[in-house]
Amino acid sequence: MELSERKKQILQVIISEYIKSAEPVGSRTIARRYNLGYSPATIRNEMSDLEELGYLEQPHTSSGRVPSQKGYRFYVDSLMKLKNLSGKEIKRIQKIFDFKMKEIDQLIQQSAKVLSTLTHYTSLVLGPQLQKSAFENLKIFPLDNEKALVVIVTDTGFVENKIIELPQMLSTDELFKVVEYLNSRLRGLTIDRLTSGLIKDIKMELIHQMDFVDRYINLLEESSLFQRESRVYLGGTANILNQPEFKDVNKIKKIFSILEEESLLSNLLEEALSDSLRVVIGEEIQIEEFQDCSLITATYSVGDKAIGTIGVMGPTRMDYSKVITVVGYITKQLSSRLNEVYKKS
Amino acid sequence: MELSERKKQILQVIISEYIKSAEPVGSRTIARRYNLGYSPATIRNEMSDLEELGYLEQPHTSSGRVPSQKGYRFYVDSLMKLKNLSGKEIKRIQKIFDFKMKEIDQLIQQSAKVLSTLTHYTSLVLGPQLQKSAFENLKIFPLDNEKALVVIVTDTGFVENKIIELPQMLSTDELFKVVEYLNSRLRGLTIDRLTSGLIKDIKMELIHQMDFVDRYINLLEESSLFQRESRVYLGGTANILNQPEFKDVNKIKKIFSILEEESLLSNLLEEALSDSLRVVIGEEIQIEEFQDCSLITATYSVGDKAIGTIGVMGPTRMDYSKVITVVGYITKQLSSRLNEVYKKS
DNA sequence: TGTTAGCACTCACCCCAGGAGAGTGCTAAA
DNA sequence: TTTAGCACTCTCCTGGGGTGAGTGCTAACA
Repeated sequence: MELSERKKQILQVIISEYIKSAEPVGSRTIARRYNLGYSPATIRNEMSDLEELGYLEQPHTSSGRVPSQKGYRFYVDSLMKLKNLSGKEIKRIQKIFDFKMKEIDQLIQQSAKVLSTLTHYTSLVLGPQLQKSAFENLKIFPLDNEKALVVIVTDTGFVENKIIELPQMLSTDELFKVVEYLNSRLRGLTIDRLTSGLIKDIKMELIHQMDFVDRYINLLEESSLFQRESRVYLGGTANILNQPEFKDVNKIKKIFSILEEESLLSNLLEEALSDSLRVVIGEEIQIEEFQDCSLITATYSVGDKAIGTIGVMGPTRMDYSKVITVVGYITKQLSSRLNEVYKKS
Repeated sequence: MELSERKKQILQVIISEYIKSAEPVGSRTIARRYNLGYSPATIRNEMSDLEELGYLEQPHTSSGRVPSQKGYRFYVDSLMKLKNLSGKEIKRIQKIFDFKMKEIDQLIQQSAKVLSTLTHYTSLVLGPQLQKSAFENLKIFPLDNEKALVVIVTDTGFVENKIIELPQMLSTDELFKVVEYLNSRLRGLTIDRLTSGLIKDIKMELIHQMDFVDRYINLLEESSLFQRESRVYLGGTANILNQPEFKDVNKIKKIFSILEEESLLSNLLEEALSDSLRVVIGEEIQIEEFQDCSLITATYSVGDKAIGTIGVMGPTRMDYSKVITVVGYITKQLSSRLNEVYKKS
């Protein structure tokens, strides 16, 4: 059933008001504060209908109404108007990208920080995922007799490197043969397909084909070069404490204990890689402790591959339109910057 | 003035009790719970003396006593008995060091985690500081026409690396000449003496001595290889919320906002590098927001150089003896492990 | 028929008073 | 010097009354 224009209008006003005040909103407040031209009584009737339809909830009889999850969903999907960024905000974001020689990790960490200060919520940023990139080139540089530097270049232009222990008995010549072989064998594979099974296979092939290679070739397996767990950067975790819905220490405790579980967060953000913008409201997040929270995520990419996620977590009562604009703008900037630096094909 | 044995005994009991209960402790409680052989009235008199001497405080007349900062200090320096670790705890710590091929960053991150779960407080760990290490060797490996990998080896055996943009006009031969020169010039210097001034000097020398070098040699300056800000790893930040003294959201907010300032924390931990064990109580920490907190730190080292700090932050009412034992044990383990891997001189 | 005014009712919140409990300081006796 | 007794203090808890915001319902109005 389609909502009448007036119901939509009232619902929108209620949700905006609640987002601002965090207090249940009553009919009188709306009639007074917004000049809609209806009396409190009329609004009361409409609110009653909206509650029946599941868009609003009443904490207890004789208190104002609060948006339900369904209400927020409808608001986000149909009612909300996106805000524009102020010049100040735009400048603030641009500043991240001002310096030329920044490392990508720093870029991302700063994005997280700015994101949280602009929105006043907590930001979560997933660093670039190499998993979906394709292997392009592997090099080994011996440092001394015991150590060597392994460098991997992906088709998205990322360079990953790691120090490994070198088996003593390999000569430089032999080492380069191994590298050459590995290159020919791996090129073009996406990194998440480099399972330990595949690496074991390759190891066997190596041992058969080159008689100087023995069981010590654990080079790639042991060095967890490919499995570098993707870091999650947090910003503004303290902002949670400003939200009136989290003035209860127990609620805070729950949320913080989840925020400490990096693997859980990175899963959450990895899932979000599939949509360029995603808004997950309340119980739609599958984590029990986050029932009172919403998560807005957007992806940044190199070429047309989404390789990382930027997100903002706040109470379900969060300022969706503001956050969506900010998150969208930052990801766009970040993507275009990454495309400048990497992927010059 | 030296305290009488009985005063010491009573002070110790009061502090232990307060550490456990977080409630002001009264004379009756002590007489009942500990069989010291004195009546409440006697204890009351002694408590009154101890208050006069500044070791105890009274939140208000007619409530029990609470240790003052001076009281804690005396307790830590003279009264406290160190606890032994249980077998379970030792196992838990050993487990960090079980796997052979772990990266040092992972080792340290895990230490932070275990530290916080064993103590139930918040742990702060400062990653290895290259600043005090001496420069030993620099290498540059060209990756392609635009990028090269710079690798620096320190005398403590650490290897740091970074990707830089290469000035186009340099041939491989010329590049190696530059590297050779840099090596001869830098060897033996500790890294914190590589100021931007010195680097500028070297750049000038290079330009004069090798005519193919021009102003594009910003290699080392731009790549902030040496200034990599030292990461601070946190563990168990949510543990703060379990402490009854921090049930007030405003206090929590203050503490968390400080914990977000990585640079401030790393300063704090860098200072602590000078003592192998340090206990900073309450206002002795120079940060206003941490007045109700204490910080216990210990350093880990390679050779005899302290290169990093491990710390635990909790309320001033924290279980000092427990924390000191745990922190001490972990740093010892970490140091010996690092000495195995690095510094094979 | 939709809208509005009026009214009784509900519920959270604040404030206050009074009682219980834990602890103290002081005095006097052992 | 230690201890028992006692009056006193202060926090914390509890319950009651008042206030204010808000609702639902009914009846009147356009």
